Amino acid sequence: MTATPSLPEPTERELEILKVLWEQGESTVRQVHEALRDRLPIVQNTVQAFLRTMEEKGLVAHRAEGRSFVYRAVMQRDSTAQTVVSGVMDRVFDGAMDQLVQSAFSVRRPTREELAQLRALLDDAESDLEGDGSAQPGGVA
Amino acid sequence: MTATPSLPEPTERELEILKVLWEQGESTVRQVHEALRDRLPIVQNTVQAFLRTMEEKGLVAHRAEGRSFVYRAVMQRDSTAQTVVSGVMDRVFDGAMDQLVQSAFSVRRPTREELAQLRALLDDAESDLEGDGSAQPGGVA
DNA sequence: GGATTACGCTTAGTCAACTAAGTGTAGAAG
DNA sequence: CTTCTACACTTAGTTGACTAAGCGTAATCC
Repeated sequence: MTATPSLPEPTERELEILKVLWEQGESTVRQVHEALRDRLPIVQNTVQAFLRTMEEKGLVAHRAEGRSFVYRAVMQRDSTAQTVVSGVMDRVFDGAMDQLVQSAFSVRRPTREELAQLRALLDDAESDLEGDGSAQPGGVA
Repeated sequence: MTATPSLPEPTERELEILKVLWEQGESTVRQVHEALRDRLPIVQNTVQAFLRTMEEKGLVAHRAEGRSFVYRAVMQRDSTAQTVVSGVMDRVFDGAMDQLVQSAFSVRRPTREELAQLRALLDDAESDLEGDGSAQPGGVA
């Protein structure tokens, strides 16, 4: 049950910072900034301020290493994605998942590879249903 | 391709108001407020202010009827949903649609009906692909 | 030891979202 | 004609997202 603590949805900038932490793993403020400034015009102090408020929100945590703080994401990419998608599904589609997927499809036609991926997902979900009551999220990569 | 004018993503409140207009069709400020106050604590003036700024953004339009303004949504539900989903797909998943769908699935296991809906969507998308140049060997089904 | 540097922290500013109180006007009611 | 009422419009306040300048401290360099 992992007791998902239902962290807040990250804002756009927070998400950019989380992406860096997911890609690079634990990082100092400097390291986050170096990765970020390639995509965004932002100074290191701003990154530092974000990390501090993100820690208040529970999105990241840090440990001290020498004089520097080493930050890490608290939630993994998957969980964060779920939080955001869940929010959109509720706010826009009143919980209707098929409508969300349909919208995704009208935004951009899926490629052949994506289609294959999606078929696999559906097969997975279907066998879960056939498996009856006991839901087992044993998704295989 | 209808030349989508790419309106801004509506905020949460704006979305609530759009939902009312989609459900009820053209509505006066009063009518929108009456529908909205069941779900939200909000006064009519606030609704009116929203509709005005939404008109500035191009999200709604109005015509005068007597002393009242009758508002209507400019974009239909589908188009608005696309705008929002497209934004999430870019910001969170860097455009990877299958990852978005995967997230949706982990939020809540799809029902049998949703699965059927989704299969139909996939079949549709697949026949679209066969229409274009790149041919493809035996179906996955 | 004084200067430099590398940190984290504090303060503060702008902008957008959201909310509501108050103002002005014109038709309806008496 | 005066009062009431319904409406749109103006103003303004709070909050959060985002940004950066500036301060204090401690290690490091000459």
